[in-house]
Amino acid sequence: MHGWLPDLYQSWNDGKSKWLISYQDNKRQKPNKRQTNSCLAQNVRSKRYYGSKDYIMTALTDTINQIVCLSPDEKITIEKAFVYREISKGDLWINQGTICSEVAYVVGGKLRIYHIDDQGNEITCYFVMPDNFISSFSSYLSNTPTNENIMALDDTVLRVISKSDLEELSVAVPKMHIFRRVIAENLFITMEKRIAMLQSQTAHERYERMIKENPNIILSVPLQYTASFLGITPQHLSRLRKGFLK
Amino acid sequence: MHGWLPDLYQSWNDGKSKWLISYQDNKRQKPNKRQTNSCLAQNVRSKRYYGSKDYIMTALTDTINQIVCLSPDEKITIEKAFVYREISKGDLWINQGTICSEVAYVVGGKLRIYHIDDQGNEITCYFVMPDNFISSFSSYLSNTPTNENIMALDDTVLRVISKSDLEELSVAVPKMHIFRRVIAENLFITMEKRIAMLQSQTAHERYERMIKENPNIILSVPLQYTASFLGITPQHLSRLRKGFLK
DNA sequence: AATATTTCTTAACATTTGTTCAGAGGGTTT
DNA sequence: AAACCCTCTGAACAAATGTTAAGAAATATT
Repeated sequence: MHGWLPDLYQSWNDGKSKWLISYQDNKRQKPNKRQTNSCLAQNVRSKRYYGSKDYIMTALTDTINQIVCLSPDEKITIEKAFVYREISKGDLWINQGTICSEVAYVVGGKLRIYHIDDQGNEITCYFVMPDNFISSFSSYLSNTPTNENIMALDDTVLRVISKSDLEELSVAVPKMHIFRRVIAENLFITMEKRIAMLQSQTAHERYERMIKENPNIILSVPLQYTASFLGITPQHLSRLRKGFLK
Repeated sequence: MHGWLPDLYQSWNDGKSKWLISYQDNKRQKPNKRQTNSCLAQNVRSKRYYGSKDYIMTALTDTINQIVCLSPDEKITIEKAFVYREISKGDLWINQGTICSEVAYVVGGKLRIYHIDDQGNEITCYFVMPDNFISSFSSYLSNTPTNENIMALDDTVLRVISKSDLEELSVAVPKMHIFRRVIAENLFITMEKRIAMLQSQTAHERYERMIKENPNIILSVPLQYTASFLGITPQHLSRLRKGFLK
């Protein structure tokens, strides 16, 4: 069971941080049959949490430090450049139609990038979990209005930096150029994987692939969002989850 | 009819270049019913052509010049750095399993990027038309073996540069950094569009979208390759093309 | 706790898409 | 011309997926 804990829980439970649980928590302890998987996720989802300040102010540079080694001074400079921001569950960080000129590091929480298609359906493009960077990148890169919305699926803590501040920071800490390149490369590879996944034959295969590669997402995100991410209807995903097809 | 001419034809028929047609050409002049669309494509496809040297040696810098203004000296430096290479129709430029350390500009011709899936099917990832850049980018960026093959769909003329030479060139002509960034951004936006397309509901919609956005590709590429690009079987694409579903 | 709201499940049926197989059309080779 | 090969088309059937609608379960609100 514990191998299935979502990223979120792991990153907030590592001793450097703490959970402050504000309302209903360990209530539904008897797992119904059909909830063997999702009750945990839903418990996690309904928690309110705030990390210790200590953790929040080092998570970003800890992550960067894994790719390019930073001096203590550089760490301070970087941490100063990124601004702390909270997004409440259900709120939007980015609205479609606006130009996205910021990038953020997800300290804790969880976000969903989606757009509205021709028929008015919300189509989920990505889920972004803690310790990753988020933006509406094509808007950010090309300075054009985005067609994406970015919504917090949980109460979320970000460290945000504007495009111009990032340029300044990259002058002050040239290593940031390397780091930015690596981020872009990883993003690129993620997108390639996503395309291959969408092209792979059946919805069932896509679902199983996602279970294998992103169990944390499947477990902690409402089914309806995962469904559009996989390009199918919620009903069909429910069918697959039940194991109707084998 | 002429509005439907593929890019390829247009770019090679602009007065700066010429076609040298080596074998069967204007034979099949009576278009059969089912070939209203594809006979033109097949004519184009079966041609052998070699552009004038003049065109080949300026196309690359003409394209770059549209994004960052180049001095005559810079143009010469750039043209020298890229190597001329021909790929015969059906031959591979990049093989899966190798590390791709080159980028190329497509002067003329047409290429197809594909990989082999678990069941052994060839899955088309992209088509690359003249005046665009091509590489197995994730391999190029991360120095890991690619799982992609890149095949010439026509006799193709490339201008190729290695990773290290591109770095040198970018030192000699710093404007290349800007150009490279723009290329990466465009690639990124292309991928985003592709993901949105694959997520959009029915194969029929995807097909119509492709007709609207890439008529040149639909018209000039064998059906079987387009089918896997759209994520469907050739039989089904044939059905859609016939207009069976409306 | 009680109620309202949202999300998820289930099932029957409709539609889309895949499979299989046969054959047509065109190009190539002899 | 004949034989061959390859790609595309067509049709019948099977499997996957969407649609609709109802009810169950979970969550939010009071």
